[in-house]
Amino acid sequence: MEALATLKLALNSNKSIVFGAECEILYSGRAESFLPAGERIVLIKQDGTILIHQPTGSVPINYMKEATHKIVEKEDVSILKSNSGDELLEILLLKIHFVHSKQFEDGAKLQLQGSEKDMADMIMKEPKLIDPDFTPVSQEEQTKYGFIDVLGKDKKGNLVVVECKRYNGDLSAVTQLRRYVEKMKETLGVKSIRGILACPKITGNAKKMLEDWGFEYRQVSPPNFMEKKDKSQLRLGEF
Amino acid sequence: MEALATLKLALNSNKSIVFGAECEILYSGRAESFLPAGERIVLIKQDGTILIHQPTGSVPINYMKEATHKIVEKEDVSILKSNSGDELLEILLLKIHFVHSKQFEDGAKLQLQGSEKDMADMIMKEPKLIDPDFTPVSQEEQTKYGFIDVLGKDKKGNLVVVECKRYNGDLSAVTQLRRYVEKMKETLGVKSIRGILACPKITGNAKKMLEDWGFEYRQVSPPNFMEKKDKSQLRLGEF
DNA sequence: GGGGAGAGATGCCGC
DNA sequence: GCGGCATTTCTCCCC
Repeated sequence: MEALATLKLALNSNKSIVFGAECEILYSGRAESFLPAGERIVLIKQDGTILIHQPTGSVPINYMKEATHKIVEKEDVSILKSNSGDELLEILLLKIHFVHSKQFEDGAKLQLQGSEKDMADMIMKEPKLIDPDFTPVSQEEQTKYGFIDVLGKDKKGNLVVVECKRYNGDLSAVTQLRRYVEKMKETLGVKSIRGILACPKITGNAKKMLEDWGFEYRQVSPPNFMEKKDKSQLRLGEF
Repeated sequence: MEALATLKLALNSNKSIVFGAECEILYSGRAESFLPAGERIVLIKQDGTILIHQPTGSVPINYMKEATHKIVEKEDVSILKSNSGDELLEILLLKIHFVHSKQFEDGAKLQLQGSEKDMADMIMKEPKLIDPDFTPVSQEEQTKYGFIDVLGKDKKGNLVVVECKRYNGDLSAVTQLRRYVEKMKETLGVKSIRGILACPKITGNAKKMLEDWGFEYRQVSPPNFMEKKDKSQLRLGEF
């Protein structure tokens, strides 16, 4: 079987491998799974990471990080066995449609804008987004209080805890804010600390819980320097 | 350029495509990103989903779900432009190393065991895992109280709320449990409701917060029927 | 379609 | 290593 020989050879090299195959897949590790026969794309990277993709959907149906791989042949079928720690993955190869391997060179890192951290940066520079009388004091306060996005105070001298969310504010965001405020109250022995949730939108239940606890909502969106441009005009190289 | 022609042809078919290319990538949508030149593997699936993988790591560096794609040629370079809703992705193709396309057939669904739901099922069948005097009443209670994994009562007639986590119990798990218990107390007008967090292990801070709130921890692991077997003996077809 | 929560989550950063 | 938390989270389920 030509394809199988190619695959074996590639597994003993330092190349990335991609192949198409009809296969059955078994996984045992943090959980256990079985995937009946079907045609999939398998990607094995240079660090041993293996990803199996079905022909639709964005998430791999099976995967393993930094594993070791070997082909085991029994009777008339071949099995690709992958191991990593206590986890194992077995791909029963029913038919290999193609195999391609190559050593890839890529040291580039993604430059991303619009994260929650960027929101906090923006608020530090433009405190009026939170309140006209808000003065930020510190960012990423990672002491015993937890990881507070932005900590500040208002004109009355009250401490203000700001939690940022880049998308929807939900119940979990409110309990997170509540945890920070309670912990600070307890640790500092202060009774009145304001809590503010800053996000582009918020669910109804989250808003209610926020208000029940005396916290506040501010509509703030993550910075997105191209958002006002016509995206059809976007060109590579403008970054 | 042979490879580019092959790619164009494949984009007009209903095939999955995988190709290797040196490229620069720009994304604008929910956030914005730029990835400088490097060699990557690009996967375009039959539903239009596109994934770009660097040669290491398990997560795609750029991606888009169910997008439409076209090749735009300007001067001496070609750009693969992908669109989905308000999002866009541009891949500047500096060099295409290989292209492979094929229509894949796969209707199989993953059969998975050991989820949080399986933990709840197990507790329903074996309540003594929680407490000798625990009697489960209902599962997945998704009414006004929230989505409670297992609801039951003890011999004294107290309501007991059980929250399961398949891995580590953390602060967020405790606040989730707290939210359910508080909501039930408020809705039912009952003062004493027990809250139990069931998970294989728990962080120190989570344990402390749990105890501060009068809740309890039970060490329970998700069911894993093969876990006691010697995994090296594992064979496909045993599922 | 929104809301809520799990995931074999993964990845990052800090201690 | 653990802990805490964001993620272009993604996915599923239920209302």
